[in-house]
Amino acid sequence: MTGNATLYDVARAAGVSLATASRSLNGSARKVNEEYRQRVLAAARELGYTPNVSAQAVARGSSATVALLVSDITDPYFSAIAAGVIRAADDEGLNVTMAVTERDADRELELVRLLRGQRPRVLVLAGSRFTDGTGDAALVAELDSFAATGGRVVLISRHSFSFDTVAIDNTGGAGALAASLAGLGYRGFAILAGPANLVTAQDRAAAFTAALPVPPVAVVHGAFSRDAGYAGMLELIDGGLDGIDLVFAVNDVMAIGALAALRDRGIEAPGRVAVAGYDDISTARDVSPALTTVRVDLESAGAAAVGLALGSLEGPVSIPAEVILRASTPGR
Amino acid sequence: MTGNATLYDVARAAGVSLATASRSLNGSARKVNEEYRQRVLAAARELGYTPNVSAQAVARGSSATVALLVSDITDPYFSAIAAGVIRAADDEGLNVTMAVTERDADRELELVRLLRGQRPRVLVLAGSRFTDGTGDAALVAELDSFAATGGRVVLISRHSFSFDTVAIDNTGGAGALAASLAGLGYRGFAILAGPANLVTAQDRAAAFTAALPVPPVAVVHGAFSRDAGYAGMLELIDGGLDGIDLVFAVNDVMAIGALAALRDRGIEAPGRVAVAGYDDISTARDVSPALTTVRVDLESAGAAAVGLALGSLEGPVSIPAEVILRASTPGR
DNA sequence: CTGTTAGCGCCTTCAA
DNA sequence: TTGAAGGCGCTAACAG
Repeated sequence: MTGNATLYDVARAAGVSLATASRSLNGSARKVNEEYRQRVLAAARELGYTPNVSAQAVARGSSATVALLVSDITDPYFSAIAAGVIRAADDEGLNVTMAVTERDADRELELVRLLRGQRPRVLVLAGSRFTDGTGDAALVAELDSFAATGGRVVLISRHSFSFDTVAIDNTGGAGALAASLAGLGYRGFAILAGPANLVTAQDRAAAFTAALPVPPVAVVHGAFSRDAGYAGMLELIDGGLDGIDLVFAVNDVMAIGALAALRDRGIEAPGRVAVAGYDDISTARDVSPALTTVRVDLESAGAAAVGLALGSLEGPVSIPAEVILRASTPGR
Repeated sequence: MTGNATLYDVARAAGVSLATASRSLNGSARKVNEEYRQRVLAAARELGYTPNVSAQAVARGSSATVALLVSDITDPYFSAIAAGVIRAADDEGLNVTMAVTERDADRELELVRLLRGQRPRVLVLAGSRFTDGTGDAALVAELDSFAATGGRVVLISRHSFSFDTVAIDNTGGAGALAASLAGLGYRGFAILAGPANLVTAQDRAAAFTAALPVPPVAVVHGAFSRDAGYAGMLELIDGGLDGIDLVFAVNDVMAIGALAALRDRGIEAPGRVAVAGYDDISTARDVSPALTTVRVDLESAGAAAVGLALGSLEGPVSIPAEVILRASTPGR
């Protein structure tokens, strides 16, 4: 009742050996006399026994956990991925341990090291790589070493030769979006392109640009955040908005920031400028005007990551993108 | 390089004993010859040594982990709390493992059991209790037993005699909000009250009601979600909206759903009905009209939880609430 | 099918 | 200060 009961306690209470207790409680191959088994289960319940997973991990050499690294858990993009990872892990009886990189490559590397200390069964890295490959070599070395010891690593939205990957369709979606918008009659495009060194951001901006009938009028860089979207939009507004009739933000949170900036400055959206984003986070439909965007099922991306790691899914996995036209881009 | 280096490997490489290696790498009391210490550190770096935290946990009897239980990580309310917990834990060198209850009491109990298996140093439960006390006894027993073995448990937004608690000011905030709105001239109040069996939801609804100059015209229950807010608002609309000039949703996601319902039905907000929420999630200011709400610093609530658990903070902690008036309640 | 017995990797007295 | 050795709780051969 008070102290944590150990397997040994359970075994003794049930009048069986440690091994038998282990086998009836946690063992994989079930070859235990049913009567013993029941006695053990009863004793375990009686004593409030909880297997010490650390001890199990030590004995087995690997723990029933999946380690998840995200850039920022308050970002709906990552919380959706996390939800998928947690759900899928849970279905497989795995625990999830999580850390936040804050989009800092050094910190990311350090956290991977830390997380490795848990000897997790799988390590999922969500979040785009930097274009300049900052710290890439060290990270890859760390991941390689982890994989070499039997760990599975899965990257979400990050290309790699050596690891399983859940690709998010950035180029296809951005291209399709550009085509749709052009079809709607827009001709003056500005892009809130996000961080110049973030692969995802650049892929989206580049693909969007490539699919445009005319070159964009303006491209402004900044962080991947709501506030950066706000600031970027302000910059465009202060630039006069000349020839701009549509602003594409490379993700929804930036787009939502842009809408806020327009509202604060009293500029009509979509009347004066239309706005589009990417990801289809849940609030995209709840802002006003409702946001045109590209839907990506992030939650299933997270789930797919653990599926890949556990072999219940065959790679490579690519999460499709679908253009969602809403009120923020009515066409002209 | 390939296999995971163990402490023993490091010790051998450095030409010292296991104990010395342990002391220079992870030991608390620092009483190691500086030269040895350096040799050990060098060897560790050389070999890419990562301490096996499971083994440490087994040896020490507790792991450097805080286990966090939330209802739904995609809900901004909980992701903010999670962010605070993760940040604070990280500052203390603790890992965070997380699980999602989906607001199911049985599942919650099961997850607490599972998490206990990790022998975490602290266990944080975020999310309101049910008013009917479903499964309360079993949960408390489980928590008591955990505490008895030296674990720290902290509850966020949940009352308890025996455990540390981070209180969220639901009654004060809701009362203040009601007073503000009454002062603005509103007189016809409807409440989207959320789940009838969730303490937080009921506290807010009750305190709001109590501080009103007149009884509410309508109270509709439902889930704690955006969609339930939408559905609830629809219900009010279909009821004719008679005498209603303000709708208070007990949390922001519901309020945002309500706003969406109004928009979809072509009813002007705040012209015809004003709307207010609770929590001040980040999108509250980005919807249109911007949402009047009650700000609660959820991230610091999460951080406070680990502070309490680690004793770096004295309890009881109460997170204050502050009324934030925005465009959704202009006054009449 | 059951029990005995090594470990797993690490921490921590206990002598030296 | 250092090293040897026992033990943490559990699993997995290995014999019976």
